[in-house]
Amino acid sequence: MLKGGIGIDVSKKIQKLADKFKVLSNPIRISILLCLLNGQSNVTKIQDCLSIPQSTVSKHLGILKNAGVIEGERNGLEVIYSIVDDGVKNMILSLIEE
Amino acid sequence: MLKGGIGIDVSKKIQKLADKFKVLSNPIRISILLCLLNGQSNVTKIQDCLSIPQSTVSKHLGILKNAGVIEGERNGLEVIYSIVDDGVKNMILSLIEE
DNA sequence: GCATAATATTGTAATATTATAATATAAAGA
DNA sequence: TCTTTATATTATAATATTACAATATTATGC
Repeated sequence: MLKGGIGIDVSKKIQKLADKFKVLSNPIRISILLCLLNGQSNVTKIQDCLSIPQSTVSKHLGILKNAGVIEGERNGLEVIYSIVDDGVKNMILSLIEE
Repeated sequence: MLKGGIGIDVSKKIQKLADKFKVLSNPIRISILLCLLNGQSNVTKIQDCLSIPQSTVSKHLGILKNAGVIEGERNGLEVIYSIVDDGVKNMILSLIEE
């Protein structure tokens, strides 16, 4: 794939870009980011916001975290998540307004 | 999904946003868009640019077209494609620079 | 009509993503 | 240590996406 005209480092960059879009290509993950737009939140609050099973929320939080979009900090029993990728934050913000 | 705190029209909007990201979440499709950033191009040129089978290129062109990102105009034997979604165009442009 | 070139569609096997129940872990207090 | 609460991981079945060969379509010139 992309063997020809496009060099190896360019195609790596393209793959990274595609991966970033893939992380955002799921409505639950977008909803989670919308929950976090106004600030940080723990998992239970995010769950209440979305009304879906806990394991599903946790799975998607993991995907977002793994992609470097959000970060979680444990505070006793709860883990508080917040958006750390400003590029993604701004993209979601500007697109949701349209 | 999203039964609770988030209303029906909001969740439709979120789904649309996710769909838009999904279209962009593939390296071949991003490469095609990069080929088209500088202007319009026919399918053969895009193929040469990417060195992948014709049917694969055509498939992805169809997905991009179906999503309203590009449009194709037939000119005799060839079909000339160009980006018509300026939002996507600008997004790709700004992200590829990073 | 026939041949050829450019593009699109179809069929299919391989792979990836998804949702969620069940289970595991981590932290705190009694 | 036992219980409870909050969160994460695992297992799995359903569904979606992917690449691409084979085939079909569309347009042009003879």
